[in-house]
Amino acid sequence: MPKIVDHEARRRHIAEALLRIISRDGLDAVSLREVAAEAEVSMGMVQHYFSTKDEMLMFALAHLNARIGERVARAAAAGSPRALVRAGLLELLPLDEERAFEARIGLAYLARSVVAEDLAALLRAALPYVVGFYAEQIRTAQALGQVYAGLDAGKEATILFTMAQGMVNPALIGHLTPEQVEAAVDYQLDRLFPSR
Amino acid sequence: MPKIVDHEARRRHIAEALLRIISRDGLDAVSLREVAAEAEVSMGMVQHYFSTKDEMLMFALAHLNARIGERVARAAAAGSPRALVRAGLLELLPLDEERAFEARIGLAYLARSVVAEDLAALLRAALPYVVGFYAEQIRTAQALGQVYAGLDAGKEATILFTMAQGMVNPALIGHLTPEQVEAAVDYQLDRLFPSR
DNA sequence: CGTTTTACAATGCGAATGCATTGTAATTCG
DNA sequence: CGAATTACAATGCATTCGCATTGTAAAACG
Repeated sequence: MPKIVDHEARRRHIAEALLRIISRDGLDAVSLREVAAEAEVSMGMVQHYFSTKDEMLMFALAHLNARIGERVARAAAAGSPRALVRAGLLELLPLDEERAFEARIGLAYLARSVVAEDLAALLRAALPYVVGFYAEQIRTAQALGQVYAGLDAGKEATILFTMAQGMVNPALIGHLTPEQVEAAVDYQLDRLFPSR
Repeated sequence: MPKIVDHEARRRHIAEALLRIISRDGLDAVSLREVAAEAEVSMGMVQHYFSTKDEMLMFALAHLNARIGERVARAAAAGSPRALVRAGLLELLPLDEERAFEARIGLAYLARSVVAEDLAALLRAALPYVVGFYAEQIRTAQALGQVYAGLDAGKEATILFTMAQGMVNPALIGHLTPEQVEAAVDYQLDRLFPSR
């Protein structure tokens, strides 16, 4: 067998270049040649590690999700249910350059999921877990008396999540400042967790 | 001068074909040839009425906005501030085939606005009016004693709007049913307008 | 040492793209 | 009636695309 190469590392290297292109210029700007140039490798190498463009896009999405997942897990280390929910929501919002980088990519895939059934299936599978996490925290808070027991944890979770998702574009195009985004999140959270 | 032709009618005819393509197959599927085929006209005719593809995309967006605007205006005919806000929100959500058709297109343009500055500028200009409409209704309701005066109308409006926007994709891919979408909207509205 | 296998690099290719160009029929105006 | 203008239709063209093919160097293995 030939040269010693870390296969997965190469794939990640290429995937990161791909993500940079999506974040900077959108999904439309992705071509094998562009990816090769951005990754500073040959086009043949890109083809060597990904048999089709679609596979590459899927791998890059999984790679991104892993990255975000790690960050969320780290942010979710600290504290109360409210802090956990807040941290989880803010990780999805473009409040700094790192999160904006990811939010742009996420929105691109999100839009494509409307016409790409494989992406839609992925989302449908993942969403229950994401929203479920928020719902669970709210139920915990209800058990602790931090949230009024009469509230519908599932609906509250859905509202929080969709609100955050809906703020992504307005924040990215500059209609909402990071401060306004954070203030709106906290405003809704204050209502849910009246103790503060 | 030659043949009598309703210039604007032709442009609308082509734009509607364009919107159908976007809604069915996404923005990527739009090509001059596809549009011509969908509109059942020659490609030369498409070029005759739109000097560039970009101009066509912009015109189609304006056409769509006009359509939605009309529907919103019609829906906003009836009633209380709460009914107005509710109607305005529901018009943006894919609760039936007509609105789903439009929501798919809206999401496609929304995603592109992240990397297309002209679209972003359009959105930045339009958003204050849309969100402002909700805020205004909430302030009216506050004056009427239907909404607690201590609430921040601007933030409430932002939350309602972003929540609705954030539900578009989950609804389109089937994660949220139309019933769940409507229930979540009413749930948040119930909190805002406690009288019911 | 030679064979096999992996890791690329380079090039080729048909299809599709946006746009430009050219041609033509029809209608109005002087 | 002739000239000009408009409304198309048809085709050409350079570019870009994803992917296939081919070639080559290097390393492990018998």
